[in-house]
Amino acid sequence: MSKGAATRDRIIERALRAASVDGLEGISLGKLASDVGMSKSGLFAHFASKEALQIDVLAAASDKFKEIVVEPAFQAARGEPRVRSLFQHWLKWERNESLPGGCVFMHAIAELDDRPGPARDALVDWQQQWLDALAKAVRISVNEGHFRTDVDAELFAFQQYGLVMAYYHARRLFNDPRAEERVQRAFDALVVAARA
Amino acid sequence: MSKGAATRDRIIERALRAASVDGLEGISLGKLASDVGMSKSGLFAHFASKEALQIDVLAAASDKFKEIVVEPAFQAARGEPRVRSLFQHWLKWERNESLPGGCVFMHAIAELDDRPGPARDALVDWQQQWLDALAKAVRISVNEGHFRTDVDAELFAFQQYGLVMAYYHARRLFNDPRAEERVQRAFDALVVAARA
DNA sequence: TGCGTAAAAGTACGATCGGTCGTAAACTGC
DNA sequence: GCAGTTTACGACCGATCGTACTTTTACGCA
Repeated sequence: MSKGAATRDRIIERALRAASVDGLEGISLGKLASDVGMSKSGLFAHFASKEALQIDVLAAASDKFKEIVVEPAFQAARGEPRVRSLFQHWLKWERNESLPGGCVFMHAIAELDDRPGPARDALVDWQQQWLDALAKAVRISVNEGHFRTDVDAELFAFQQYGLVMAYYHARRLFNDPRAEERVQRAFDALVVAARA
Repeated sequence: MSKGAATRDRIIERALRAASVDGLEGISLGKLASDVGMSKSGLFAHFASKEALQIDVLAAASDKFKEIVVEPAFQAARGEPRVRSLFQHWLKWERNESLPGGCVFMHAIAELDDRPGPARDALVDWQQQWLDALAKAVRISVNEGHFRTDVDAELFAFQQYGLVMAYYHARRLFNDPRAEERVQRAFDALVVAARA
């Protein structure tokens, strides 16, 4: 890897941490530059615009999500074990040490849902891919005979999405020590209700 | 109402709309002043600081939530009807015409969950009150004999919270036309599972 | 009608914002 | 080791940020 690419990666890594705390808009080029220990202009030379940097940060978050959540979870056996594994790995995501402010997608969704543009488009695309992967794992569970044939895979993914968000909020906003137990019980109820 | 108080209300109303789209940090005093048709300094004279304005905006949002969601929903009969009514009114909240960018609390939670201070404290307080109200309605349903005695009221509120958030996201981010149907089916499953 | 107060405007501040430019230093391939 | 390119820097741009202080305008009441 060239020196420039390495610096760029360092910048984006830092920017991802910042975005996890303060959101994509909360990234300031000046602050970011001093964080990584370089001049603002030197930093800015790596990006066409702040918006381009934000999109790169989202892409880096998406890569990290695949690495930390999707790929390990897919090691689990097809069917219900994989559905459960996807959920468990997803819960761990916002606790990742490189995301001190929690799930960066939560911030990004709140910021971008009303702001059309390439950043929003990319975000919607990645989130949709994830929802599709969740639904597909449910459909496999049906095909494997683990889940009933009348289980609505998209509805299951929708419910799962809600539980994870409620969990994130319970942890980060309320510091609720029972959040973990609650989300586990709620998800278990979902799985049990889907079983053949 | 004095002229000053009326102006203040106009400002906060506008600021609430802005916060619904761009978040509390996204409110700019200059932009807000030109929106309400007055000078920045004239506007600023009504508030001790921007943070104070943000807290006033959150308080106004809380008042509006009580007016639009809580009070109408509590007209429903005790027990399951009220639980259902709370949910239905909650769904309508982010569609309210005074919140063009959706639920202002969603934005505020993402922004404030890592930023200690009076604004965060007030937000946590209001959200906790709401969760408590939801749980209390469930407990009443148990006492009325509508729900089983082993129903966990806090867990029910947790699940309900998740469904509403999934619904908001499905609508605002994905523009999913099936969001309404899905959230209704998911909530119905929750209620049916809780029935005596 | 006039006076005192409340409300709004005016002006200015230091800081920071995203972004540009010319140039120097550092790296890379020959 | 030199040439050419990549990388980073410092200075600077106009705009806007939140906030302070002073002055003018508008209102309410006697």
